[in-house]
Amino acid sequence: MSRTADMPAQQAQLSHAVWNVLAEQGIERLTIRAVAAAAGCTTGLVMHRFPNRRALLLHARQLLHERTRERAENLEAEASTARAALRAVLAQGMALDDRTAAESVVWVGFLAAAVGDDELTGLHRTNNKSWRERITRLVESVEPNWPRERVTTTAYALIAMVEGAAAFGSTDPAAYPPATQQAMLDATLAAFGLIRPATSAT
Amino acid sequence: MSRTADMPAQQAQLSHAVWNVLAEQGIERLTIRAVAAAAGCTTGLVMHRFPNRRALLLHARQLLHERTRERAENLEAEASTARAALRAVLAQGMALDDRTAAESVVWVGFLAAAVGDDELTGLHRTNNKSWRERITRLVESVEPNWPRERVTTTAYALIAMVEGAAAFGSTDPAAYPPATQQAMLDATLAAFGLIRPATSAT
DNA sequence: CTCCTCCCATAACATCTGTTACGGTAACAG
DNA sequence: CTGTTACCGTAACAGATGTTATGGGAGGAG
Repeated sequence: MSRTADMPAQQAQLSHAVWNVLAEQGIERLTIRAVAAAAGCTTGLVMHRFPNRRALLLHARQLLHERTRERAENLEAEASTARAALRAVLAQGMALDDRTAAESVVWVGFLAAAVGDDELTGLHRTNNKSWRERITRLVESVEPNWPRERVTTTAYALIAMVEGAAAFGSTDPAAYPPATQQAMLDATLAAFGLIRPATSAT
Repeated sequence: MSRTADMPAQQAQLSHAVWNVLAEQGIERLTIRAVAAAAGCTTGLVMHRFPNRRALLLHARQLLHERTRERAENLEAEASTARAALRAVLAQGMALDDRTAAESVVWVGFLAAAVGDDELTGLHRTNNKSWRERITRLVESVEPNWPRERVTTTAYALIAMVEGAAAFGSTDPAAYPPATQQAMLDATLAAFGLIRPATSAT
């Protein structure tokens, strides 16, 4: 065997290129050639690492989920209280800086690409389910005495609010600057009684 | 002049075909030929009514906004109280039936298509602004004594929650059935003090 | 009835897209 | 140093896509 060729690493790099194209040019320009150009290679390498375009997209989608999950777990582990963990994990889902804004654009792109694609749709549902379970668990740890239904409904509402804020924030950063998004999150958490009225900072 | 050819009507019909393709096949299959097939005509008519593909998309996007605005205004006019108006207008933004679910898919599709397209992005921002103003006005009419910032932050949070719920509901109806979405809306409105705790019905 | 206008289907065209096939070349074995 | 292996760049190919050009035919004007 020759020494080059770190297949997983190259797959990750190509997936990263997929994100870049998706974030900067949109799903309509998401072509094999555009990905290769973004990765600084040729279509030959792309097709050598993935059997076809869909496999490339599926891998990139999966990797996006892994990254998000990893980051959420780190934030959760570092948080000092359950409330802080809930807020931090939700906040990382919004478009508060260039990276998370790009991730939101990519996420919306994959959501749009999932229409009519059973595999991508399935991936979305699986990932969303684990996301729901995480937030539900965090809400429950903040309010252990709430009835189950109140916990889940609150968690679902928080998830929807965050996702909507991320989509708006990434598409119209002037109307939804980071401070506004954080105010939305804090106001919602406060309304549900999950933090004390006035809060700020990241 | 010959008698056939109702240009605006045909444009509307073609825009409707754009929605259908976008909802059923996704943005990646949104081609002139697919639109023509969905409209039951040939590409000749499509290119005869619109100078190019982008103009077709822009018109379909605009028309979607008009429809939504019209429906919101009707609901608002028919509502007996400000609270009812707020809830009804927000509820029609969620994926509660086949039509609104399809609209949500279409909306996400346009959002994804707006990446890297200044004109579509501008349209989104304009439409979203008028949507923000509508919800802000409704919140203010429910709670006229709230300070301005509280009104806007609450309105923004509601908007984001509804949009997120619609996206989730249309992509994973099993996990977010209509009853769940309505529970999310009612719980959020109740949390913000905009309706009395327990409510149901459309 | 005859022409004439203009609506739109048909088909052609250049370009782009996913995918496949081929071949050069770099790295290791001996 | 030479042969071998497999990585991957190059290029070809079929099909799809946006767009343009051509022509048939249906309705009004005279």
